[in-house]
Amino acid sequence: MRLTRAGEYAIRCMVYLAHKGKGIQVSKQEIAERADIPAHFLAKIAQDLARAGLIAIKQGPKGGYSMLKNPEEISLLEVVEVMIGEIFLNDCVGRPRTCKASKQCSVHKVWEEARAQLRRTLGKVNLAELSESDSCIPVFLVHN
Amino acid sequence: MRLTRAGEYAIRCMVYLAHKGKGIQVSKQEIAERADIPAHFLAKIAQDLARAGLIAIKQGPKGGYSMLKNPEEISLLEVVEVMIGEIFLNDCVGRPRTCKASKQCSVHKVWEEARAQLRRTLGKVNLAELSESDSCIPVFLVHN
DNA sequence: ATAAATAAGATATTTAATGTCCTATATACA
DNA sequence: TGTATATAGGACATTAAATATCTTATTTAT
Repeated sequence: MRLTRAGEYAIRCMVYLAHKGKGIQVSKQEIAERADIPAHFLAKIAQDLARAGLIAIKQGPKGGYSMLKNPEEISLLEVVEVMIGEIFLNDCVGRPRTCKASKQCSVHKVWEEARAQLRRTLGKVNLAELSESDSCIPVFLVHN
Repeated sequence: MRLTRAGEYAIRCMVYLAHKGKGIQVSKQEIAERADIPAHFLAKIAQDLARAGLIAIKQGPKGGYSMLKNPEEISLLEVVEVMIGEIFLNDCVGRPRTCKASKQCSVHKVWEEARAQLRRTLGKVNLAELSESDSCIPVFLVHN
């Protein structure tokens, strides 16, 4: 597992949208500026988030992005895994074929456990909680 | 955090040595073959392990590697962190400078917690346990 | 002294992430 | 219905890191 920059950006984008609320549309530009994400890169990330059913994208003038679910219904894990795929801590667990002995391997078991634990921790947190308290996004409690 | 191939190899190498026992010297070639590690790559990895005080390296004919501590005294976490540095799950936590709001950020807190949990899990397991039961290394319970 | 075994550093090779650019498409509004 | 605006989607460039290999140097047993 490695949270890529794309992953961090996706979280920021979703936290920003969550703060606005379900169904509230926000322009790409606004998100890019306020959440400090390169605009072109955000476009990519948004496409992934849309494909995963987390946000809706509207084209044209007054276009933008909006959350499709309630922030409570989206976990941090969900956002992360949309961007980087299912979380694994090592190849051995992620691609069992590369490891001959994974079935009985004691090392393997530890990584499996660690992985499950990590996914549980990230799965317990939802976007509502994250957007209520302070977050990475610099003061976005501004009227507009 | 991403367990690199070098990390996986280091674990295999250490588990192999642990199985032999503290102070028992094994040639690089033997380890490379039995633990399925590219020999040249193993040399690099061994240098890191030696620098960290985990193994001793002996040059010359009848040279090789040996464990400097009892297997019980070395945790999986220790081996991993020698190879990939202190474990972090994301940039934000690893390099706080890149994130302005890390102090009060709610997302940051989750990653911190997840990180601590992961390190605890890996820290609880030692090489003795790992080498006693079956592991990644294909049947090395062979006399020589 | 010689041969064997590893050290250390330089240098490919590969892979992935990151970021940018260009053309296409959708849509609000005049 | 046409035009301007905003995003889509794919191609491409750049950077960075991991992985692996090769060459020369050093150590040491005999």
